Amino acid sequence: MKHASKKPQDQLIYEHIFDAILEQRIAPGTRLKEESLGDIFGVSRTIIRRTLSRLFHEGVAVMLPNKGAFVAKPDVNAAREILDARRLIEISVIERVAARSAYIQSDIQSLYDLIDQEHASSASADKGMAIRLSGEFHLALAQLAGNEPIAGFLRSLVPQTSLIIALYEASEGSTCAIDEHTRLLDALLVGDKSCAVDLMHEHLNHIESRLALDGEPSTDLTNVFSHFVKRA
Amino acid sequence: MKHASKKPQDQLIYEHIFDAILEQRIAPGTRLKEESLGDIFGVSRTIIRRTLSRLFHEGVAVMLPNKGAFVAKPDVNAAREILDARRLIEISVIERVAARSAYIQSDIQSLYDLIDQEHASSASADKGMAIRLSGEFHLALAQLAGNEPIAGFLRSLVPQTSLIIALYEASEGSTCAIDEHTRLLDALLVGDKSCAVDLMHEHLNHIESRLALDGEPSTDLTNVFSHFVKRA
DNA sequence: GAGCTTTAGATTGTATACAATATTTCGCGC
DNA sequence: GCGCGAAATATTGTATACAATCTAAAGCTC
Repeated sequence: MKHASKKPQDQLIYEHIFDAILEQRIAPGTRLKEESLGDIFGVSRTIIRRTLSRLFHEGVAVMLPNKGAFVAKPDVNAAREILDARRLIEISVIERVAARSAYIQSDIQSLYDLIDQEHASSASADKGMAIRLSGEFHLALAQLAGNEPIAGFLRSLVPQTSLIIALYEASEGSTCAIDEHTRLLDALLVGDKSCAVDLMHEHLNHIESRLALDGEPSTDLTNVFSHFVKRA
Repeated sequence: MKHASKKPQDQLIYEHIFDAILEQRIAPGTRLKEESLGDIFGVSRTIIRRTLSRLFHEGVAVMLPNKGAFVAKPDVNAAREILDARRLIEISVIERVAARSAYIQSDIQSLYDLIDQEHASSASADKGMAIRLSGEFHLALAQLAGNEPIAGFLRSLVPQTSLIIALYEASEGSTCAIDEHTRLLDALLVGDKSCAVDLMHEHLNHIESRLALDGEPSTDLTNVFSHFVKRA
């Protein structure tokens, strides 16, 4: 009974690295050397390579040819775009869930469990777990919207948000106000669409307002003057 | 001067396969054997494997463990979700482009060139090229919206739409009414947001109306009764 | 000692060999 | 001839060897 299952070998490795990034135990920009990771997890570079490729396609890592893989380090502009994308996706998610509310009461109910776990991790000051659970709440909501491509897209946006918070967090507030999640669910349960949408808007604005996205002078002039330059 | 550039070797292979799928020269469900492809392109399975992995992450291919890779074959439900996702993304794209219209007049202008090419390929009855160019038009629009994650998402949605059309096309209309593209640009150029949004809605509805998405009895009962079952 | 060149080491890129699994083919009994 | 089972083949999964490239250190010139 040494190895319970054989297949999820690289799935496991993926999750380990992914979680380390999501929980901010590994800083943005960190280099991910293939052989080191291979030694750590006891597999060949082949497996690590596939894992890094996956992280790259999800936008969590960047790969520079002949240079290697690094944990992504989105600049201010990219950060804004990611948060903007989340607004678009998550507002739509909320609208869809609210519309289907009557048919998925029990599904919505079960999300309160996630919130309970959030409270628990918050109480135990396990910040990594708190970040993870907050993300899972948003993801679970997206599942209920019943559109897999959109849920998949958000699945890449959430960990990228985690990187952004790690990079630009200014005020050390609670990672993701848990009571906002609660109120969101309350509104969803009674199918109050406009209220739920407002709450989600507010919620995402809170996340962004806690960031220092205006500090950096942004060394890239192209971004600064993006409104005036013609595209290449 | 035998090989002008060395790097884009696998990028080239990727594009060849991708294009074959996009232009519907390779049917959904087709098996993609690693060694065969390696022989065709004169590279080892290593490269092919990376390419297939990329196609998989973009939703254009599926990979079954120990079974191999296949061109994706979305069922009716998946097809609806993909088209739904496109509606959400592209309406938002149009709104953003319309809002920035005054600052990107020349960018919008340059899209008329793409439409000209569409007319050309339509005249020469090159259906593959017509499909490609139609997709590129939508993608170019997304670029102008100035949100890279969203543009990237659409980059995976467009070829998936191509698969859907290949699978469910009923009435053999023009692939993507070119004049609708023209009217869209006209509205965008003068910054008429609501008109542009309406046109995009209409445009996407036309695409879906040309499909036979109700024919199949859908062997999967879970999908049929998805409103009433509790999630696992 | 600063700056450049060169050389040694480290790291990624690709191909290939071998193992594990799946698929097909063949043979047998009925 | 048909169904079932077993060998043979084909295909994917993983590790490793070697080549190409980058990085860092040593040595040389001034």
